Amino acid sequence: MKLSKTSEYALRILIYMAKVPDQLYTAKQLVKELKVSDKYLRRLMTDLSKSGFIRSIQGRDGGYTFIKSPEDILLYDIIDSVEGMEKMNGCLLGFEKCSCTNPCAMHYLWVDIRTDLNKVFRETRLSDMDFNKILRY
Amino acid sequence: MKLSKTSEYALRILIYMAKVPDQLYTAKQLVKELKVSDKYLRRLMTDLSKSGFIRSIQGRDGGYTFIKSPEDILLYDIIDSVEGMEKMNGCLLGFEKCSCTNPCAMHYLWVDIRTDLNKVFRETRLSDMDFNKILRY
DNA sequence: TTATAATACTACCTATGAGTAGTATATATG
DNA sequence: CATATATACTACTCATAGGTAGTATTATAA
Repeated sequence: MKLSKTSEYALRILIYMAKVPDQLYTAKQLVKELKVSDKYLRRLMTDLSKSGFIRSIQGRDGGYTFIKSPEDILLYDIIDSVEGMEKMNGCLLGFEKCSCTNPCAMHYLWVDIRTDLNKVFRETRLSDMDFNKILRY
Repeated sequence: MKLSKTSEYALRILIYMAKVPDQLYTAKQLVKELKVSDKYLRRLMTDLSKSGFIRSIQGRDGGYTFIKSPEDILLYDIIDSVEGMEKMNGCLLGFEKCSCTNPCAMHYLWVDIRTDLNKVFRETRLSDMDFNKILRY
């Protein structure tokens, strides 16, 4: 009942970058600041590029920068692209056929929480972060 | 961002048993009703016995029955014994040192949700379930 | 055009959650 | 006491998330 490490990393990285969005960030710098293992971060950055949040610039003086404005990126989008948001929206007890018309014993309790959870992620933009708070490990 | 399958199974099983709490349930019967794989369910039942929710009766005419009243079992206790509840209560971004005095950029948003989440699990007893709802796969 | 400094890719390794197989142990009942 | 029918235990297998190593590719700038 927590985000995958990869989602944590993705959020850390993009929130960190969103503080000064127009800058170009090298993998080296992000690794140093955010303490994510080098190779794993690089692979994740490639994924985030393919997902359209950032773009990578190869070659000397390369790095990563936003291709989409942080104002247009929801936390939901990030988590969804990394680990899939459907996981979160299934039945708490794992019943395939659970729904409002055929609810499990936990259904309504769980739907309430789940709705709030989704709401937070769907309504929070990368630009809404409180950048005065800690952004590094 | 979901419960482990093992937690799902534990909840399914105990909620199912709580509908008629004084009965003795065999692994065979639970496997059939709840569609959890035989050997895995048996191992889980042993764990739940060791955790003090149920007790096992070996030998012919054996099975499992509650040793603790469903009224005294919180969903929190079950999940905690199976996968550990601390996991849920860490920083969303995975920062070790994140706290209210040294919050990350997501801290307060996350604390609110997390509190509600904990509340549901801490305040719901096994006896509070709506047993008219679906309890089997 | 060559050296340098960046990202991309392929193929592994490792730990863990989930599931399975086989055997040992317990006990009620004929 | 023997047998049938339960659970308990040990040790595997399998899939996947996370992490690592080495090499290839790209592009700037001297």
